[in-house]
Amino acid sequence: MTERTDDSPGERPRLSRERVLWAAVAVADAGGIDSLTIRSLSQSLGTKPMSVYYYVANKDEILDGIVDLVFGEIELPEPGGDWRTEIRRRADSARRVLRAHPWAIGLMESRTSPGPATLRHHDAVIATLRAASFSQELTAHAYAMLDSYTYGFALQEAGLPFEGSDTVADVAEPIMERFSTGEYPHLVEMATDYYLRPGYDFGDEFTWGLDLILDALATRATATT
Amino acid sequence: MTERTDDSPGERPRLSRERVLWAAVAVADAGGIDSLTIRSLSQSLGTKPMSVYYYVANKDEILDGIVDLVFGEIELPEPGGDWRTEIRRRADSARRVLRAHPWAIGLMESRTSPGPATLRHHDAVIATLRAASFSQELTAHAYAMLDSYTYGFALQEAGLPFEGSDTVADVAEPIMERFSTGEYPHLVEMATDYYLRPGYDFGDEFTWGLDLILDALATRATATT
DNA sequence: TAGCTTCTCGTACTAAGTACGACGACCCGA
DNA sequence: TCGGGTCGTCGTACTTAGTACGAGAAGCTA
Repeated sequence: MTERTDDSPGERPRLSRERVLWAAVAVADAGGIDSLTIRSLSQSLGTKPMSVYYYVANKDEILDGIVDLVFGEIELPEPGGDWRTEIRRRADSARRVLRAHPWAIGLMESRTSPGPATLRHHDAVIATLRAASFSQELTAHAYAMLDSYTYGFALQEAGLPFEGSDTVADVAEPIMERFSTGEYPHLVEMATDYYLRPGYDFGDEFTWGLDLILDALATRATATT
Repeated sequence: MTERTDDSPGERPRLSRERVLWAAVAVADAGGIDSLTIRSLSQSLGTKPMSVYYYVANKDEILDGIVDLVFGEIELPEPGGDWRTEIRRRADSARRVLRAHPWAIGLMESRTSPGPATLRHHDAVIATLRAASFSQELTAHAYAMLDSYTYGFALQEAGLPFEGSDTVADVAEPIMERFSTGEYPHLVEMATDYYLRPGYDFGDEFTWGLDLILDALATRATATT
């Protein structure tokens, strides 16, 4: 029986906190965090605005929730494995995930209460370093550093004015022209000579920096052990 | 003559784009970025909402503007000086500035068009590295890295759930109790043994990591020269 | 089947961004 | 001095967004 006068395509399997939050992620991915409104969210779910309030207390809770979902997508390192391999894997994964959900980076700043996925994540990284016999002190240093680098890199990538498919050159050329006024000479030089070269990919910088950090940490680690 | 029926204290010197933007910074500093509304802004200026629209096209322009003002507060390195000294000075300055205006970090992600202060800043850093005879390639690596680290660190600091005066311990204790459930054992261990020690200051981690990066860059630089 | 719980949503209020155009203040040349 | 601009300020009002409140449908249990 179950008469359903449903105008949205397909069925409407019943709401749940999970479904609400994942839908919110999808909306933010598609149109940016500003496009995520209670109304747009409910529409993407095929329901009405007030329905989502049965599952979340308010919009802030949604924001906290989706940040934690994103963190949950990052691969955890496995304590006990080779620490460089594990740490690099999780750093690469973090960057990939944050590039897929760039809005999450900006949210991290304002949301100060970490969710379970976030905590689990921290725990795994610490465990991996400690298992590799990093001292507590070195673990703290290393962790702060790796996270700073990773998030900061993602932040910069998110700030770049172009999307995946475009190359740097396509977008930068017209911008460069605007200030060929002679201000910023070094910036312009670097841009034309280096960043705008055919094969340049800013993303590659990530690996370079990560290697540098890992090398340096390895040195410190063996020095202490 | 100039009859003024002014109800706000003091005078009202006349608006200007500058005054509007600095007032916006002040409002955001005081109450967070969410508290910055056209209405709160105009009130802090002693005027009415629509008055600010004579100086800015819309709110987004305000956001772009204040991010650039914040960037303008960061000390520029001086090309020609000792590169380590200069780069460290600007990194320290950047962190200080971003700690004073934590809302700016989250905004960086969404605002993709850099303002003049931001561009001037980039130019100065590149100039400093190049003057120290870093190759273009190494300059690109170093810059991406230093910025990632600096912004990422600021991002993490901003995410910490306490303000300047409190110590980590004050705020962390009650949180820790919530999950003494045995999940996150390594995290809890690190927290109690290390982060919650009396003198611990997360900010000190910045120096440690920065030194590590600078050392490593110095090695790479001399290897190439 | 009565009554209770679970879930959905209609209505409506508040806050915020901002379009439009009125209006006073000042400014200039005649 | 006066008449017509231009500049700066703001009143009004419309739109979009978050969400309080409570009605009522849907399903569950005894």
